Amino acid sequence: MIQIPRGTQDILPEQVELWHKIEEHAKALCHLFNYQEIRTPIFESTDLFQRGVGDTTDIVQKEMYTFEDRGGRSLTLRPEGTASVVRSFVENKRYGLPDQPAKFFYNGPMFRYERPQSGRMRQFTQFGVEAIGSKDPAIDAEVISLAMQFYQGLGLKKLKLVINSLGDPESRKAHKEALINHFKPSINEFCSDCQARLEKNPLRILDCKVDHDHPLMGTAPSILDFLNDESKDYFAKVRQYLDAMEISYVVDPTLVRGLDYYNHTTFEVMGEGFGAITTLMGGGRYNGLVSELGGPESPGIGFALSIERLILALQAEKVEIGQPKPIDCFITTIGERAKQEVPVILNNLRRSGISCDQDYMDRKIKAQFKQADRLNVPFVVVMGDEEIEKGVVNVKTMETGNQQEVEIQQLASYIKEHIS
RNA sequence: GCGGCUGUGGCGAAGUGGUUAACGCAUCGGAUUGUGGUUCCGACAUUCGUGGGUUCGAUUCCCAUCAGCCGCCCCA
Repeated sequence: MIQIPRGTQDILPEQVELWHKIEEHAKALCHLFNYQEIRTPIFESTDLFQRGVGDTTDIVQKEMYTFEDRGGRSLTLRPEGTASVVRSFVENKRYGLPDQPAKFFYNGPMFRYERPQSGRMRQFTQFGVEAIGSKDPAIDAEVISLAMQFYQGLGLKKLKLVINSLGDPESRKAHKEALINHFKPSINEFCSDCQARLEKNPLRILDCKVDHDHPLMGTAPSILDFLNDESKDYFAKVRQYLDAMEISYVVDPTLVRGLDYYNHTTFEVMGEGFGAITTLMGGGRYNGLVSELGGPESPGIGFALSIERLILALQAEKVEIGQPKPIDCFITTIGERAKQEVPVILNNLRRSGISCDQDYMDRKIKAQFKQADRLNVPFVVVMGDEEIEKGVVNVKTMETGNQQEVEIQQLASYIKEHIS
């Protein structure tokens, strides 16, 4: 048997309605906020992610699906969406349009070569939003509020919004150096993970589970003390907007996002109740990315969230949406004569817009009814020799058990009339 | 990339180095010559993730491999 590739999944018919609901919800919400859909390729030049996401990130160093095509080009299945959207923004010169900031959303598969576990797949689906061209703190708040409204609109309640500011690149760099200086003299007292983190991502040391109680943890320099006045002011304004919108959040100065391009506002939404992976959404501001990718100096902000993790969160909170739609009518038959009539009847019903089906498994009448019951069909049509003689069918309303003789020509209108 | 656990019919699940692999659910058929429930009866795995090895013999022991789950790293 050929198996599905590791870390991928089939979305089977029972689940697909839920996906549709989520996608429709996202689309409607983006319209409310005036974000427009953009679709970019599933694969891009490998360079795009190396430069956009950052050479030092785990994503680029060990998680990319990179391959060479027959023309010798190095291509990579996209591991995230922002780099592609920014590339498209630059390549299509959208910065020249009068319509600024450019507000995009996207929804589609992403690929990372990782060890799968629940909530972490090699192919997963991200819904994301990008607002490019404005450095107004109000748009930071808008993006965050969009994310929160997305989750809340689907019925999730146990959400925790965490925000932080990394400041501008200079603040971030100064803080990083301060952290290294803080930990370096005693780094051999820390776990091996932390020792590896020291140069690469010292902020990570702060939320290490192993060395949680080390005395240096409490005294470590906070990023918030390294923000210059402009960065401080910017962050304060973002928080003011959030407060005014009554969006509750926690400021966590240790919140780090894994991608190199972030600066100023970063944020994350956590869920609970489904294991080790609780990050539902991550996002932040990326003011240097557009120019890094060859565009004009142009600020941006966005988030991405995983539909798979959203579904886990919905399940953990027992939110029920997206039940499969039953068909309107099922036709059962007794005997060969009736059976031969059915295809034409089905066809006529379908032409009238009535969804319907019949038994194709040679089941006995009793089993045909069980099948209809399983399908949750409101109406079952019964046809046997008796009905054929009279040119009628019997229509049973399943909820009440009532049965009514109806002329074959009237069947479609009868069902339409009684469908509620 | 690292560590732990698991892999038996559509699903859940027992089991043992030896001629027929429990059971439950679901499914199909019958009791009920044309109707969804209940009850009763019957049918339903040349096969125990895959490939090797040990053995007279392996689903059971060993090795490899694949996959899933849990945790770490990291992330959505």
